[in-house]
Amino acid sequence: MKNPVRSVVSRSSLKRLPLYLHLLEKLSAEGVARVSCTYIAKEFDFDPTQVRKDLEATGEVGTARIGFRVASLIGRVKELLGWNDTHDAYLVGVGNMGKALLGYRDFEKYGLRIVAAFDKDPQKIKSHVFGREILPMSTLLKVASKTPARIGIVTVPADQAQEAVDLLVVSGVKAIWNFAPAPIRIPRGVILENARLTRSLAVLTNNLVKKT
Amino acid sequence: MKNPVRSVVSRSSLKRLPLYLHLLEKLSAEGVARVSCTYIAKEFDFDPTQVRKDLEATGEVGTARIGFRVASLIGRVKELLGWNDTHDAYLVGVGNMGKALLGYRDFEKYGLRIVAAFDKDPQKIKSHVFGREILPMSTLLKVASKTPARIGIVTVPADQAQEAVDLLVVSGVKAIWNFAPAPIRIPRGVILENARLTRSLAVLTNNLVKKT
DNA sequence: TAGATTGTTAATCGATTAACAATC
DNA sequence: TAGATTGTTAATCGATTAACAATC
Repeated sequence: MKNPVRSVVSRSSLKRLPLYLHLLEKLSAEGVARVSCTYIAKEFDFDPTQVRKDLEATGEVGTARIGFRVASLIGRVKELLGWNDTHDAYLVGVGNMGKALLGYRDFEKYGLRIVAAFDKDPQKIKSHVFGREILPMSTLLKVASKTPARIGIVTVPADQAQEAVDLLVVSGVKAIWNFAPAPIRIPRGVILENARLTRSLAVLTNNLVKKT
Repeated sequence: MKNPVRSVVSRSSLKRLPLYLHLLEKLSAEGVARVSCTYIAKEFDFDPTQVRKDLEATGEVGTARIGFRVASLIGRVKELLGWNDTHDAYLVGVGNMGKALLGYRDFEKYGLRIVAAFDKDPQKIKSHVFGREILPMSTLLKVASKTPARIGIVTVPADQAQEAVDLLVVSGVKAIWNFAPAPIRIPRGVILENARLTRSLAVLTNNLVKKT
């Protein structure tokens, strides 16, 4: 039982970690000090070994028969996810999804801070959404030179996505969080992560018709 | 090159299909009649064999040297996804995400029709969001007896998610589309599909801090 | 001590990628 | 015909699950 200090985390593990974190924080709020992989696994109906592997990636070491220290585990998970740091982000496209993200207060917990929101539509510009002013796209580079950000959130329609991404890349963002169902090209070195609702909807509706 | 009429589609394939569909519809609008896997693969930077396997699942048969008929492929993909049918849905929780989904006009293309929206908050009840009246949670079962729906969309806070799911299950929905970062229990036979933003955010922020 | 849980290795499973004959 | 593309089988890769000794 030595500390492996693993730097390799699988993508699948990363996706499960926020779920664990949420549970751990609930437990912490309830005053629970220790938790076992078995318990976590039962909560989510996962395989206990899988949970153990996922937690192993955090570098936290458990104690046989007892489990892991909740407080310390929370810190490790957050560290691994990068949620202890604050990541400044621009949001491009203040449609329905853009508005929802602007209003999502929990992002703060995940280290995500939207520092500016942009739109092409003159109707939306200068309006305020959740206390934030919507700026014209044409000012993005100027804003970026004053208030740099590392993440670009893309919530424009599919046919404008590449254009928005290109502008964000020029502005110097290091990662794109894309919500548009379009193929996106990015230069080497920039991170692209897609968050499309249609993916899980596809699985759901397929399952639904398959059963009928 | 015979038609296999495969009923097995992998989860991973299903998630990619909406992306292909979007491209196919763009091509169709541009008047393109035929498309090859090679072309689709290049667009998305996927492996051509992977695209071929994905398309094979639709049952559509291509022609060597030429490719697939766009129009016919669109139909097959939609059929496989279940997007030719209309799936009625209830939405529970009219917060930011709930509002965004209510306003998302593209769902119609995916066969998803939100027939009623519910919330616990008396302040929100009777208000209108995108022309739709917000109903009190307590009326859900009554509404369900008049206007049944097969999908329940859960956009409430994590600590209310299970409660919302239970109510939806009692109302008779066959599938839950869950946006809350909480462990959800459902009875056998009900489909659960999670659509949590934190999953892809976790991958993104981890990549970001790993690079620094 | 007894037994639950950890850490870790090995086996299994599923998805991706490589290879290639068939074909238009 | 020549060569691009399909359909399909085999090899590889990665993630999940099983098995089990170490340990508290």
